[in-house]
Amino acid sequence: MNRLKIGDLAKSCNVSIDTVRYYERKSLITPVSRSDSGYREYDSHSTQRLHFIRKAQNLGFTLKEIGNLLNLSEMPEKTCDDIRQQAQQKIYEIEERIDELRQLKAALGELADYCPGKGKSLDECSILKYLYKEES
Amino acid sequence: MNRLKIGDLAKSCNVSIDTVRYYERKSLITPVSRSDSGYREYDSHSTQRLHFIRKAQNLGFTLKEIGNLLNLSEMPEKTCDDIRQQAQQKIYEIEERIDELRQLKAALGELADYCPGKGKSLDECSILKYLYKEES
DNA sequence: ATAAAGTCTTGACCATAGTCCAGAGTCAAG
DNA sequence: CTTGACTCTGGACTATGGTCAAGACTTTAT
Repeated sequence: MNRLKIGDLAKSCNVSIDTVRYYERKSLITPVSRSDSGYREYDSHSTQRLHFIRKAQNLGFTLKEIGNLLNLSEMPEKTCDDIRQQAQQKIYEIEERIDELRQLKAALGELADYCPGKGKSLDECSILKYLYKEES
Repeated sequence: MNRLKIGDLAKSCNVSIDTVRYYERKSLITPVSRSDSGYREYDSHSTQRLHFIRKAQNLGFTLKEIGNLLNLSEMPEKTCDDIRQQAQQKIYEIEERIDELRQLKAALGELADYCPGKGKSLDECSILKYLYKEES
């Protein structure tokens, strides 16, 4: 049975107690019961769930998405494809973001290349010129 | 003299009036004066400044960084290098972020590749297994 | 003259992912 | 039995970049 109190659970996953309660507010994790005095009680399932949340976060999922994954993972009629689809969607989003960033980097790089540097006055700074310009 | 009211300024740069006032709270743009009735008054300088803010945002700078850039751009003793240095710093940050995202993508991709898919039950989902696992 | 449109200030609200605090109650050890 | 550690609730606060609303006032157009 091995009931854990919130502090034990938190420590086992290296998160703060506040974070566990925050996840509870977000419906990601619920105590299995409450003690007579109202203390939250958890079990090893909770530990797994909390690990799940942390690892999914590390993979770039938001808490909302993690909630979906957790729900999915508990619906017996769902299959691997449903989970994999979420992963693939996330991969797609990451790719899009990378593309955006690459474009930013290219634009910035071009500006920086044109900038004379070498103690030249700001009047000649191509970056400032670009930023102050109205067009484009 | 051509005084602009806040609505004119906002429209000229395609932002909302609220946004202009928000930038003012953030000390990014200040009306050149106030009318007798307290209306904010702007001029073409303000328009340039607002354009600056928008373009810099598009290049990935935060409002705080934009404030720095604007300040820099008004200090006569500064040179191109000071501005260029900011751009290069931002490029560096973007590169770091891209690297992070690439790692995420790789990790997710690997998980998704191992996932059997094809209607397999969730018990066999390598993604879920990974997420629920305690180690690593 | 009156209505519509614009502007003013103040302050609340959105998402995201937490953190921190006060004041009260509870539990375990010496 | 007391002290220290733990937990409870509720709400405030962080950063970022805004958005929206209420109620009052001003300006513009008809």
